[in-house]
Amino acid sequence: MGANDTRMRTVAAAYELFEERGYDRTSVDDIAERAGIGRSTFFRMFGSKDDVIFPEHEELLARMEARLAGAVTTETRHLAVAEAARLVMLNYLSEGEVARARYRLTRSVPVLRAREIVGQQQYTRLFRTWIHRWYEGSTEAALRAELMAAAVVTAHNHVLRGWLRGHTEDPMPDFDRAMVEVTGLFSRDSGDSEGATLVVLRTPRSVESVLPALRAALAPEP
Amino acid sequence: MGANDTRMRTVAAAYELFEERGYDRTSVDDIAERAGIGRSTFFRMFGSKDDVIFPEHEELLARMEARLAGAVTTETRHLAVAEAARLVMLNYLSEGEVARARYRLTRSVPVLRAREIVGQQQYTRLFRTWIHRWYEGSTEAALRAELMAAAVVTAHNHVLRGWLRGHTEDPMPDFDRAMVEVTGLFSRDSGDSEGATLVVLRTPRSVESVLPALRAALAPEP
DNA sequence: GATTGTGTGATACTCAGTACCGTACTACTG
DNA sequence: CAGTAGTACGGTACTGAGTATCACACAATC
Repeated sequence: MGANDTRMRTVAAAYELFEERGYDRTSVDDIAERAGIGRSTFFRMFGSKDDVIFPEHEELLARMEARLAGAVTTETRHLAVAEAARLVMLNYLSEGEVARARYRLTRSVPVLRAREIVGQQQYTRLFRTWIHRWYEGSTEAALRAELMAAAVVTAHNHVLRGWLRGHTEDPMPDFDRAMVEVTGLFSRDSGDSEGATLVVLRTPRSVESVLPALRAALAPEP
Repeated sequence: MGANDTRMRTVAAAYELFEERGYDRTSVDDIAERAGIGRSTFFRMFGSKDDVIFPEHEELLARMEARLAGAVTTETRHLAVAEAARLVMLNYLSEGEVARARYRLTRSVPVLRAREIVGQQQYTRLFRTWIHRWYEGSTEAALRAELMAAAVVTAHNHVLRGWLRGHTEDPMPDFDRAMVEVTGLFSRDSGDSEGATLVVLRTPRSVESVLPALRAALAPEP
């Protein structure tokens, strides 16, 4: 049996026991026993009891950073932010029912909730760093970067939560709308649109309410 | 000696020891010994080792809620949000050097950082609940409420951090500016201008690539 | 075939947190 | 004043997470 096999078996055992008896009523010994490994091995593999639940997202953070670093022009940056957030979203979706099981646990166990929030803080921090790097020079840049980073993660979480709770099965359209909403919040006065013919339509919506989506749609594809 | 006296003495002993040896190298027994109380009494008073550091902010949350509940008209609501956040800020300032000592600890000890973030989450949650209550009806209201709540707390934290790190001694002007920035973000296009004409600029993007976002933007608001 | 490295399990330890019990001190009541 | 109920405190013992250490099995290498 491969090392990866025992790892997966341990994680499965942990989820089973947590759902059966609850997190607090499950000891590491219980998990190790059901997984057929020693207690030492458990802590060697996961470091702590919480870590059985939470996946290593170092690799995900790296992919996000790569996406953010790839955005060079001013126009592509908002798109890059949205797509970096999309990476997180898709990562959850790929976990499927496991992500939902973890969500149920984090709702009821304070320790796990704290742990999850800390993880999300890492996403926010990553966004903040890059956005701040882009906009440095302006005085309020630090605050604006922080606000935008928080907004992106908040919007992401909002849509994600809908899916985790089972309110929707295909959250990506909602996700796109949410990203449009967010980027719209921060993307006024970026002018400089050149070359412009256009189509005129009638709509009951106000220009203002449509603008953010329009800007996002017209941003050059990467 | 009053019960409040021993409590304060215990907190002082804890801060001393944490600064002397670090959080992890200080046991509850050490704190209890220096404070001249029994270990049982410590847990009876604080519940956990973390709780010596973090003040009860139930009362603060209650005051914030009272302020938010007092805002009835649409115009005063943004002001109420800013002032509720101001309550938190002033609360930190009133702690003075204690708040800064706690900040130094939370920077270096992951457990304490997690605990602090969870506390801030409560502020965000409170804001979200009230803002959502105000704007309910629109579909995007939930998202907007969450975004605004996150923005307020983020801006608050941004300014607070500057003070905690000693970058400034009087952060309130910065705080006010930050609140203006935040409320400004969310206070455009509340008008119901209906049936606006839509202008589309010429673009290198294909119509097809733009269509989905356009449909989303023009979908009638429920 | 001896050696070195690596993953594993067992044991023992520290410390946070809980439960329980005896005791001292206080307040109320006759 | 004597007796009693309530309460805050300290002490002891226990569970369980996390760490450190050691011995052993099994592989690869020369």
